[in-house]
Amino acid sequence: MKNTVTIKDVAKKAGVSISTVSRVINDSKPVTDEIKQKVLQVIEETGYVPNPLARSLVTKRSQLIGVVVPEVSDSFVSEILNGIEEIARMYDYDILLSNTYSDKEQEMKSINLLRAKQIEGMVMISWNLEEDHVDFIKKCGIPTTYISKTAREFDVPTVSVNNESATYDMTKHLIEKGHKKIALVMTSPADTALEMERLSGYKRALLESNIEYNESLIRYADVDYAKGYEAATSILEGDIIPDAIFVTGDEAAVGAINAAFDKGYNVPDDISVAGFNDVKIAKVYRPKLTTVHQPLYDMGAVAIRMVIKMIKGEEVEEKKVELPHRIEDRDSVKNR
Amino acid sequence: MKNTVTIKDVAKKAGVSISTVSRVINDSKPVTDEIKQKVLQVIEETGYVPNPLARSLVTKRSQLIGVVVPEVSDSFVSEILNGIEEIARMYDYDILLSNTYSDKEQEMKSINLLRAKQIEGMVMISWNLEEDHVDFIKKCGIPTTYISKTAREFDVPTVSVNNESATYDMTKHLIEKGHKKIALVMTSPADTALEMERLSGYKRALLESNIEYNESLIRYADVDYAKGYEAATSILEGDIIPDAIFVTGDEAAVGAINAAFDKGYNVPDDISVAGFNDVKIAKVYRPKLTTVHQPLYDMGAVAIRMVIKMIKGEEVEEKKVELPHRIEDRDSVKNR
DNA sequence: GTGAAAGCGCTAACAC
DNA sequence: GTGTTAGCGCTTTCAC
Repeated sequence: MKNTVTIKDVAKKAGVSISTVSRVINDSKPVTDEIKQKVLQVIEETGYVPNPLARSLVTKRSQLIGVVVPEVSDSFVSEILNGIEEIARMYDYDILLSNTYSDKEQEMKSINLLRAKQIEGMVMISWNLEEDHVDFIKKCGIPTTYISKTAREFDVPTVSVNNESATYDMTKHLIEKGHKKIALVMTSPADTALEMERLSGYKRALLESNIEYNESLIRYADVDYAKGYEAATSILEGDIIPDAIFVTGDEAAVGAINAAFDKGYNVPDDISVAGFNDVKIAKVYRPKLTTVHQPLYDMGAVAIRMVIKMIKGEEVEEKKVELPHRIEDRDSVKNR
Repeated sequence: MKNTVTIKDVAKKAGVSISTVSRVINDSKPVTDEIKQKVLQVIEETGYVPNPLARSLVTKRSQLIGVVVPEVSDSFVSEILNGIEEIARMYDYDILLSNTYSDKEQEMKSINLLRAKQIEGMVMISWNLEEDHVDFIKKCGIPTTYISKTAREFDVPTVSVNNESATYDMTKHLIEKGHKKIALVMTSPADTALEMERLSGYKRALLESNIEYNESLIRYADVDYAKGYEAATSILEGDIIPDAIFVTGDEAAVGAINAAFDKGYNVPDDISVAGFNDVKIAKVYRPKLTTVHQPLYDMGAVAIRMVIKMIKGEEVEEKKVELPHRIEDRDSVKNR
């Protein structure tokens, strides 16, 4: 460590006590203006920067927030991360990042590691949050906001869009565009609250338009490209060929588009495909993906704000924050 | 902070001095096995975790490494980040992340902020590294490895692929596939060492096959999709319509593919398009992108290893590390 | 309004 | 092999 100039050096050089210097840099107690200026000047001259380690040790505040993610290179994650990082920095917090590769044991390890590092709060992004995680985090007493497909099941602060109505909206959109046989590919396991919400939105839209619900048009896959490809292939090998496939994830939706192509169907001419999330690839892929836009950056921003609020001991009135979504109508869905 | 159990508590409960506890947890000096077991047991019981803040304060080692990036949500960056994160964790280092959005002032700020946080080392990822950055970082005395398109110009540790030969290889590959009019879209400014290297590789391949170099087939763009689209459009509006466009970035290459489509050319039937980097979209886009594969994860891993080496005071023998690249032959380039 | 002194949790001489 | 002690750089009573 290069930065060898300490509060002592400043005090000595300014001819005051270290307490006075401390008061100046923290603005914690009144200091005579003259002395204040002198100290400030010495700080300027020496390039003194307070050592946050020492400060944290006594104040018990590390100014560190842990962020646990499945994988930074997932664009859903990294776009949220942008929001987290920027707002955290605004509030003088730094981010300690931990990849888990969606491995539960690694998630537990990450939490523990971050806790050891004295983080004051945490944002937990996980595809499959389980009760164990939540219990453990609660026991640790770390103020945490969750962004997880399954977090809504637990009594913890979360931020998300309203999945029921988002799915409803897109299904409705598809119906309005003249689709009648709409396949639904979910990107998480069947038994989670999230998928129940989404399924419910889907069914509600169908019901409203008197379209019969057909279970053979439903698949449970995963978020990635390959799983979307698989699921769509399986649907296209079934008895009923849909006129639209709604995949609740963009990368998986791109997989579905490719699966359709490979089965000899043109998207959107033969079959429409819709996605969910509106990550970067949705805007770039051809055909450009019609999808449910989620405000990813804002979700990160809101999540970190909630954490900071909790750290400060303020009560967060609304624990389940729902941000607005919208249908982003692009080229992968066609009027029929 | 919940974790109220300190080394003192452990010492008292185990009936030993705090130094003994310290010795046990750090394995720094021999301790009688019996006592050691006792201490370990108490640690287990109490769930004691050493406070790294306090430790860092005395050892002067923060176990923190700063990573400055243009933007986490860029897939080139985030794939490198995966490597950095995983290896850092292996060596018990944590990552302090800072987004700069490629803004020079913000880059300086980030460096300063990280320095204040007592980082021991740094990985600097920047599209346009300038002398100012390098000088400043050197002056701070923070061991740093650079991953930057322009870092090779400076006398600092860098990790990259051999851009001259990578560009040569791809150009050669294109020629072997029967292409004669190969446009080149660069993804950084003309005056950087990187682009000179790439251009040289391109020219070398051309020369070897007695193909005349034609400046009107060269463009300088930027890494993003839109800039690739623009550059390709401009080429296709020129006098000479190429049979291949080689774009030194995948996202920009995808932009070029779309530009070709929009101009009525089919890729790869009418025009081939090749990329550079092999990020996720290259594997997923249709046509799948023929591109130069860079070992992104490994680049991150090597970079962080170099930093850790420097922190430990070991001399890094090779300052300019070059990792192997390869041509990933997919579907956007066709035999002619 | 200012300084002296205690102490945050820990490591590392230094004695024994 | 073990305990005592002096700090690391800072904030925060507590006197003055």
